[in-house]
Amino acid sequence: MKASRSALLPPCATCSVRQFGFCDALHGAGGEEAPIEVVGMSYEGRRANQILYEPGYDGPDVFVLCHGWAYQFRRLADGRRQILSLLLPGDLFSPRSVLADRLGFSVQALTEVRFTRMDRENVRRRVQSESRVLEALAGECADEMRGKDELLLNLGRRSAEERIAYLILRVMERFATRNVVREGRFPWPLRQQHIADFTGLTPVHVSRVMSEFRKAGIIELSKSVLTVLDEARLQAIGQLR
Amino acid sequence: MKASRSALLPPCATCSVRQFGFCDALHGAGGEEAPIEVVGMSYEGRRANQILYEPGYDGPDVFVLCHGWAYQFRRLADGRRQILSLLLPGDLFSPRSVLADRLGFSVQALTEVRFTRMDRENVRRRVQSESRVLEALAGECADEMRGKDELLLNLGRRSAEERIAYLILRVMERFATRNVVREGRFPWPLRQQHIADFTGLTPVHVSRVMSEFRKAGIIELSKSVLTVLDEARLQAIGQLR
DNA sequence: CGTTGCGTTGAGTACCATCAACTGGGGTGG
DNA sequence: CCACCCCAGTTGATGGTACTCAACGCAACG
Repeated sequence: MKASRSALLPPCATCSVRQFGFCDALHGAGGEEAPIEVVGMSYEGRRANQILYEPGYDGPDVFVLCHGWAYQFRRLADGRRQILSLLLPGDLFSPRSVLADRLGFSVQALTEVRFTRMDRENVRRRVQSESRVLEALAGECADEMRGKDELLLNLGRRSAEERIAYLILRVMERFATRNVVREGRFPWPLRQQHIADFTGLTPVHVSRVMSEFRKAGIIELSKSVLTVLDEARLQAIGQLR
Repeated sequence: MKASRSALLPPCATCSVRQFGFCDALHGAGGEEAPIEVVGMSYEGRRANQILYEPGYDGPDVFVLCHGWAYQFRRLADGRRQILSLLLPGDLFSPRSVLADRLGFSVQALTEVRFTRMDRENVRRRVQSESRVLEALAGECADEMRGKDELLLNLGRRSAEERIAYLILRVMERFATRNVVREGRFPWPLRQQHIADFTGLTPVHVSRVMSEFRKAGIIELSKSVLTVLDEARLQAIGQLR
């Protein structure tokens, strides 16, 4: 059960998310053969709830999540916590990590995870030398920013029900692009504490709203699998009101 | 009083913010003389409250605010509005505009403003050819992201008083880096509606909190000039509690 | 079989929203 | 010059959403 901490090479050759986002650009570039092998990577695993990155970290590397879920978060001195973004396989911890030495937030594993380290300087060189890699990084940046803009709107101007509906829809959407969502069913590893930290609510209130949704026949949740029974209704709640 | 709409060349030569951020990189680059003149710029003005950019816009240009204040915002279908970021002279409407064709938000003038358009393709070429420009753009991206992360924490996990104190401190800080803040006094063009849209509150509640601050001798506000009388207290409120 | 973590439920409360009336300054027109 | 309006802000009354505190159920696990 204990995840490996030894420095292995990542199994990019057989990776199921390699065709997405930034990884795709790094691998697919025309010039050299297997260009990503050059950059001194390592591959590690961590168990659920472990901290993967802290603001104090100033190592020379950037990270890509390969397997599992994680999230960016910030904490106030008194412990209140806000999740800034969910990370799924194929995501950089942040595209910012390529550009800047330090991130301003922490990253924590939601499930058991595996991730790859790459040398930042190597990646930066490729960003400058290959326009395709620059494009990909730019796209990642734009996506992260757009996601945070939406989350700002969510937190600032929406009710509890709207926020939670939004989160459910967002997660479902991200799964739909990478995995397959069958009949509204998809994995749901989020505890109510996570939902609370994402939506700016308390776990108790999250419980009440989720119960409402369940009683209204909108969702069903069992063993970390969520079923959206009435997507139209959820969208009506999540996009406006 | 009516701002000019004709296409003039920007007065970068005499601009007071030219030495900051992205403008600095564009101008100061080693190679060519006056490199920024190449890129087919124009210079325009708008009056307060005018919309400067809408999500539907898909022109071939990027914008830099040269004078005055503006803000990024998003709106829900029912009119609720969230300000995402304040823009001060020298800021790109968003660094994202260099990377992506469209922004996901609107930009509105807070005061009377003047701004410069530049051709996106030209700017992108310079980003790829001059590492200094790439660095500058990366820095702008990182700053915008960090600002939004903080705002997320603010909206999700802080009380009304904390949010407003945070806003005041942020504005003061940004002024301190560009202008001079004398004895805690600096320009304050924000209406309470703007403060509300920034903090996710209602104007009525903003009024109450600001009144509290005033009665407690923390701030003073007169004729669009804010005086922070007790910065220590404001920081104690704005950073934790 | 006790423990631990997570979720649920109830009761009471605080914070902030809503609605509404009112104030005061600045601009405009008569 | 004054009457008027409009906008921004203030203040009071009331109510609802979401928080806090607390008890309890339940499943997983050692």
